[in-house]
Amino acid sequence: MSYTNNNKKNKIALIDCNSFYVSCERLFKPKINNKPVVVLSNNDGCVISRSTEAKIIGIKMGEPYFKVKELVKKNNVKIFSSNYALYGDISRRVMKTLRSFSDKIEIYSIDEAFIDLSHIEEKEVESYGKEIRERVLKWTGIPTSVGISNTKTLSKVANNIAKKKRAGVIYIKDNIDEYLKNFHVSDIWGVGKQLSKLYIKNGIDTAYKLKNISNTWVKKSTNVLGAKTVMELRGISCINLETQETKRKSCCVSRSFGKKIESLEKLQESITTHCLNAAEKVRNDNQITKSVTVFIRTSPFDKYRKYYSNSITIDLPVATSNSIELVKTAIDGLKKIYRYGFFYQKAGIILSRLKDSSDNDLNLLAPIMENKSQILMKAMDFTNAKYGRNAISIAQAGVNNSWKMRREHSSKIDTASFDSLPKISV
DNA sequence: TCTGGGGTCCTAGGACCC
DNA sequence: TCTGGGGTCCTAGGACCC
Repeated sequence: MSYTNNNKKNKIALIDCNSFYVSCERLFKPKINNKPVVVLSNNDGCVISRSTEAKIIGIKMGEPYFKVKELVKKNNVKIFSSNYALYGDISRRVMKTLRSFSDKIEIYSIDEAFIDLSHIEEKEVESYGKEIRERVLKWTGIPTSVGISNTKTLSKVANNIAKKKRAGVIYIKDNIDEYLKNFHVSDIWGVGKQLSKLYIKNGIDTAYKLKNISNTWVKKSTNVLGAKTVMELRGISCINLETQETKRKSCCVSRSFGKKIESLEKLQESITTHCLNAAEKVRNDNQITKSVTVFIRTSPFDKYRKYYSNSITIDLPVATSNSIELVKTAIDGLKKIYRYGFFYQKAGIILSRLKDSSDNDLNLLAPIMENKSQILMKAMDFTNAKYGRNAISIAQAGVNNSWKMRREHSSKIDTASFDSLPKISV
């Protein structure tokens, strides 16, 4: 079998925001523009975004905060707790700007999007990439890097190189192999820890070597995704641009606790809170769920205490998005998996097998029941949207929750609230 | 003392059926 | 006492992503 490369003309750009969360915080504090800055995960647990200066100091991605505290102090690194409401808002503005270039866009994550540039003249491609960067910076204040090539995987490679070289835009076309020879196999999109191990064990340590591996070997040693990656490195497009926005298939809300908890009562409070939030998200998308999973666990890092982790999934007789029903189901589940005598570190809920509320099962009772509860849920969502999340809750969620997460470095910026917008003096 | 959260897809293997 | 073969569907868990 021979492959004909009919994608030669495909051009895909990957636009990726530089140190996105850090860049968002900088929008409101220009003073920290050339200073080392990091943003921490929920609970101030790990480092999840670093400015270039922070990277140079040696702060690694994903590292627990307490391990880098010394480094932070010594180098006067500015620390922020994460503020997802803010990042989500800025992200929407970035994506809107990108849409002004093309409708053929796939929003891949909060800070990344693929755009189809196949219609752009060969000689114009690079300057077009520069224009994208400039417009996003001008309209939103967020710096980006742009990688362009024939396939999504190759544009990921190009983007990675653009970031490393701080080149702004990298367009990989004829000189692909030269780039791939210097590209480590573990940096390829779709090659994680396990695949890296396998490839390196077999002497494949660069993207160039992976590109030239035999089809039979990849198919035998990995799975279809592994094979697709190899094809994409060869410039043959296998992973399509998903321009259609699809609704989520599952919805998970979970948190680590600010401090470990032991009692069923406190676990019930947290599960109730998470369940209410998940149900609200699902209703927001006009979806209903058929399945509720509850999970709890102790800390996997605690060397001195026994580890316990468990989950339970309960199928509902009729799909629903009714908070009260879902909370009841979740609490029933929690009681089944709770064990006394453990110090719990995290709890969460997953609503799965989601579907559109319009295509509910043919259940004769459901329409009437749903109608009543829909009115109640709508009133609840409306009030919470107006007066803040959890303005209306249910008693089980508790008040003054001692298990709430830590956020000691919050910038407290909310772009929806006018007062916190930056003041400009002319 | 302190180690995030939210997704998707794939596969092996069990259950079940004829 | 002997005890096939092939198909589908479902699920838990793993791997990967940001």
